[in-house]
Amino acid sequence: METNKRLDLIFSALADSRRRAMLEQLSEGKKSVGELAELFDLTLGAISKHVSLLENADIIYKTKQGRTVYCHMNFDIWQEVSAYISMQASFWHNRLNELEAFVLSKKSTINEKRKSP
Amino acid sequence: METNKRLDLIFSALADSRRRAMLEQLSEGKKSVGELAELFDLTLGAISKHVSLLENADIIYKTKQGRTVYCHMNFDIWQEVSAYISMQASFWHNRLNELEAFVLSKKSTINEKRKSP
DNA sequence: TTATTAGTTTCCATAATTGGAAAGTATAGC
DNA sequence: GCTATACTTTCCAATTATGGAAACTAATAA
Repeated sequence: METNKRLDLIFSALADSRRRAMLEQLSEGKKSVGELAELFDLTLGAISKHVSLLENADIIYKTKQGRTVYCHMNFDIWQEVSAYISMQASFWHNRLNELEAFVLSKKSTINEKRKSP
Repeated sequence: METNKRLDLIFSALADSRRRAMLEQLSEGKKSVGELAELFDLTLGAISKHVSLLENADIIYKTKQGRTVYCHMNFDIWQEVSAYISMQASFWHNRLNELEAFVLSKKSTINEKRKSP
């Protein structure tokens, strides 16, 4: 698919705080459509549509186990979004230094998490 | 304003390829509303609405010189978006290494640009 | 002052999003 | 087979987004 169309889908999928909240849930591990419906006080039908939208934007993917459908984060997608942001970023002053610092600080946080539990 | 609401505005503003193209234009320097209207084959009214939407999301700001309204990129906004992406990113494997490499490679490209012209 | 130019805003029509209700599909269990 | 479960899809209503046309505001020019 064309990059612009893909970015349209990704950004409009991210433009809803409920969907972003779903992604935060999925970042911590797979969840079934039904589990998401319980967490977000919406009918199964409504959740199913949000999930399809996220799947369509390639932000998540589904697997099926029996009649249960699990939603998984597609971690690769952030690379695409990051690439767009970084591309935009390439035009400014020295903001990338700040982004770099942020990334490095995050990385050390993660490494600490990896050691401790 | 609340972060979630801000992110809603930012992402939905970015969810339109024409608006992203406008931002690419503005990344290279300020442009008047009229100049944007010529570039994007839309009426001045329509462009004015897109511009207001981007301004509302704090992605751009306007300055006035006589009756001409110039649109400027608000570079700070990318930091906010990057923060969100990086936050999400903090959950994955070692994707940050890739992002870091990307940022570093971009930085060297920019430095080269700065030296040469 | 009057006319022109640069934008903004309002009005209107059309299209896309969103959500519930209910019908439809597929799997599990009896 | 029949029934229950876990979704998905369709239908419909309500809301929101988008764009042109035209009215409106503000600044420049004659």
